[in-house]
Amino acid sequence: MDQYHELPKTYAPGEFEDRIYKTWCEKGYFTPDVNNNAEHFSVVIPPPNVTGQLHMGHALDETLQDVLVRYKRMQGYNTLWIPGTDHAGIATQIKVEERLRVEEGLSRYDLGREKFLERVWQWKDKYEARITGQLKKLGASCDWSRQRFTFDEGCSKAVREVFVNLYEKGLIYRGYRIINWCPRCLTALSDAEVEYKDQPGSFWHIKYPIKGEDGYVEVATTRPETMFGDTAVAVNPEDENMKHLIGKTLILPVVGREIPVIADDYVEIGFGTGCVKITPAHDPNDFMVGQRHGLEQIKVMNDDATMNAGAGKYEGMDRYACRKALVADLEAGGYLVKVVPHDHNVGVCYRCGTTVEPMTSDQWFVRMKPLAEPAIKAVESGEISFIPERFSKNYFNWMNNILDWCISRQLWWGHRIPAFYCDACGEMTVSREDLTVCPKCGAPVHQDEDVLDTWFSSALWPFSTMGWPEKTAELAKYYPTSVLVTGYDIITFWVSRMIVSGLQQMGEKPFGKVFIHGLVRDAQGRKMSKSLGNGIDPLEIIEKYGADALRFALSTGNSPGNDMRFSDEKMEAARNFANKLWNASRFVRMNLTIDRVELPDAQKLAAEDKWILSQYNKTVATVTNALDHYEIGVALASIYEFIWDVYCDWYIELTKSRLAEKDTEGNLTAQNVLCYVLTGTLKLLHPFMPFITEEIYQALPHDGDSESIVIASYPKADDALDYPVESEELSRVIAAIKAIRLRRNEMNVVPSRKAKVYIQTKYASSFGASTHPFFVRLASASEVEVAESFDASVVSADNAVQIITDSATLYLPMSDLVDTEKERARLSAELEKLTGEIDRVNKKLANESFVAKAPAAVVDAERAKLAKYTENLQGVKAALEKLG
RNA sequence: GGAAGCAUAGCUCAGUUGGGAGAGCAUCUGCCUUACAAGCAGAGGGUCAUAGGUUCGAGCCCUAUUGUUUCCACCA
Repeated sequence: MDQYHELPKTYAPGEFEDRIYKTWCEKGYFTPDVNNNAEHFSVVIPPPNVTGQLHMGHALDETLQDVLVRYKRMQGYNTLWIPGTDHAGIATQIKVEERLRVEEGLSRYDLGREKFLERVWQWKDKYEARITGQLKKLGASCDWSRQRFTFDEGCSKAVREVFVNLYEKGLIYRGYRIINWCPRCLTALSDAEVEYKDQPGSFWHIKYPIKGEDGYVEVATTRPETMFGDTAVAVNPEDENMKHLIGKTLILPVVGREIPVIADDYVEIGFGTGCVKITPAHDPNDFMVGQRHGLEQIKVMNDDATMNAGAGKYEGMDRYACRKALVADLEAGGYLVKVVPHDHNVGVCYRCGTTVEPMTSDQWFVRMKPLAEPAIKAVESGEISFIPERFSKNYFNWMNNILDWCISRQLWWGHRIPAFYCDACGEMTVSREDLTVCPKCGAPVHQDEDVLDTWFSSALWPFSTMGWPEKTAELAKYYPTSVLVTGYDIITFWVSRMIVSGLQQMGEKPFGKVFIHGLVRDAQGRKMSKSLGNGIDPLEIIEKYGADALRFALSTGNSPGNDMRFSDEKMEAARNFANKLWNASRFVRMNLTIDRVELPDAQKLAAEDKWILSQYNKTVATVTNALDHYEIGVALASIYEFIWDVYCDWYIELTKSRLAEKDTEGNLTAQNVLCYVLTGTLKLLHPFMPFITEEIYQALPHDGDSESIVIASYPKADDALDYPVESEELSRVIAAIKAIRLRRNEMNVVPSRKAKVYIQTKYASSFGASTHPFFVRLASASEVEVAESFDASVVSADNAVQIITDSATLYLPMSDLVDTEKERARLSAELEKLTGEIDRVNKKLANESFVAKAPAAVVDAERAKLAKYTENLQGVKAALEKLG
């Protein structure tokens, strides 16, 4: 045993986690050989943004991935987990700008594009390193030799290739469209980047006079300041009350401009005033109406949401200031009919929270409809499946209603759009290579100032990380990836777009399974957020409880797709479990004299050995089955129960008498079985708690097994380990022990007071003779001495406590504790309960349709229960008789 | 407006082909029993949101209702 280290008395994860991770990396366990022929299992990490550090949501995501990856690796798959980070265009740029403003009082324009980007790269280096460090702390078994970044050279090349590709196929176009504009970030946003928040607002009812008549029409608007951009008022052609207005001309109040009344069924009859002002340049619906009717688009705002010349005297005012001034003027002019309070949903920028202004502008778009079709089919056909399945509805909902994707952003941090403009001839060229001169006329060109939506590069992640567009060995071996693990919040942003680009560029799905998890919330169930200040730093938790405990807390007791709460109580429970395993292992280690572990032949095994092997085997089957179905929590719960409630509470206790023996075969057998089961259990647990399992594994004999648990083979269920007969016997003994404990507890017998127990049973083989080890164990576990044999003369009703179990009647002669009245009451209660049970089962079995239609196993189980209860009843009756 | 989730012990949550409800924490009782007091041995506590339905049998399947959360769309 000398070659294996001792386990320190206290579980101190901080002492070994870093050391172990370092060794794993040095040994290269996480770097697979691309030429290995084994079936592949590959995963790409959802790249965390380099905006900051990892939060609890990441910790959950990485833990789940690592569980799957380690499980598959141990099963012998050629396993690859590619790590990396996302440049996160708008989010990172905001962060860097913010720091620049606070620390140096500068804007990005003060620095200029090139200098500013240098700063962002510095930022990226810093936070990428921090994130990498956190992943390692967590134990993530990523292949660091293949780490990537969405904005690195290779990924940028892939982005460029895809852009040109789609452009050449007519799937990317440039157009003057209405988009969501963030006046704070000064960039376009895609539909997915706009969040809607309920805000109190008002409907302003305004009179628009009819030209050449005395009358007017009344329109209602939530944004009066857009009035300057009105180019029509629309009514529904079917609206009897309004159709007479069609074709008339109105005069815009304050402005004085003339606009027509048009007919369009976009206007809902009966809603509001029945007349809608149409502002094609500042409202998506109005934009479409405008297109149908060939209306002019008049932009009335600048990029920063101040009013432009189109707003006349209000030019230069902020949109809200203008609103106030305009409303006052309208009122003064008698145009304001009324103001009705109205809560409405306004779109805000998902990064800075500023109210988005719909505006027309020149942007790049991806034509999504044709691309979405195969992506929808891939999920419909089951080629790609969501776990849990219900999230595919989420996906279909988005994909079936997809609109063109605005991919240009007016930012600096990101992949520059590879379009080159020639001022001389007006030509635009989209090119894989950087151009300096126009291919047509030879004059100098300049590149589009805009960059691409950050999700454009994330969408390529499953293959850009493997070296695409080169034909690499990685792509051949590891694409498509096996499973994508991510939260439900980015199914539309990311998952759907990866499916689209995978199918489009690779001609093959990017992954077969999408494993969806929920959000990590705080102890009160609130979303963790910076503004609430309720975020919990995973590193602090690891510092306090250890990475294994954190991983345990995140993977236990929560089911796929559901949110979970995070609390200190959960962490303590997790740490306690680690501690329990540590101490049990320490106990086993202390008792070891053997150098190698071998499962003894069946005839050498004691009944409790066979029992624990059966229980272990059952656990292996449950765990592997659960993991194969992505039931992480179920798998872990069953390991937890086996370790604590079975191995520690019963098996270790049952071996103590043999361990106390010196150099006997029984002692050696116990050592071997203890060690065999413990090692196997460590392997089962390793994907969940990699550090502690490795540390203990290294302290136990593992000759002939792998040098590290990381590459040890995962246990397989094996019928040879099943001993149903002995399992049954043990359960009788356990039932007897529990019954004795219960009675003693009820009678307040202190543990130090031992008593003899006489056993009357027809299952002699289970309880055996007094020399049988069971007796010794029964005795030690329940603070009693077992009498050699049943002796009726010693045991009488008034001197012994009687305990009836399914398989035996036990007598504890403790005359001073026997209260005949109490005993009678207790036994009578038991009698009543049993009679009730028997009655119930009898009724059930008398039900013909139950016997006929229920499965045989269920019926048999009921019959077995009946037999048990009946037997029990006999015992209780006999006991009562003895009491007289 | 469309869709989905959740509703189970005091709290947080499991419960996977429908066969008499479980865990952790908390509470109560008794223990420093030589791996572990971050522990051990026990106990109490639930008409599984409500109302119907299917079935021999429903926490689980169907319908409706209530409460709650989320996603999508968005009516000026």
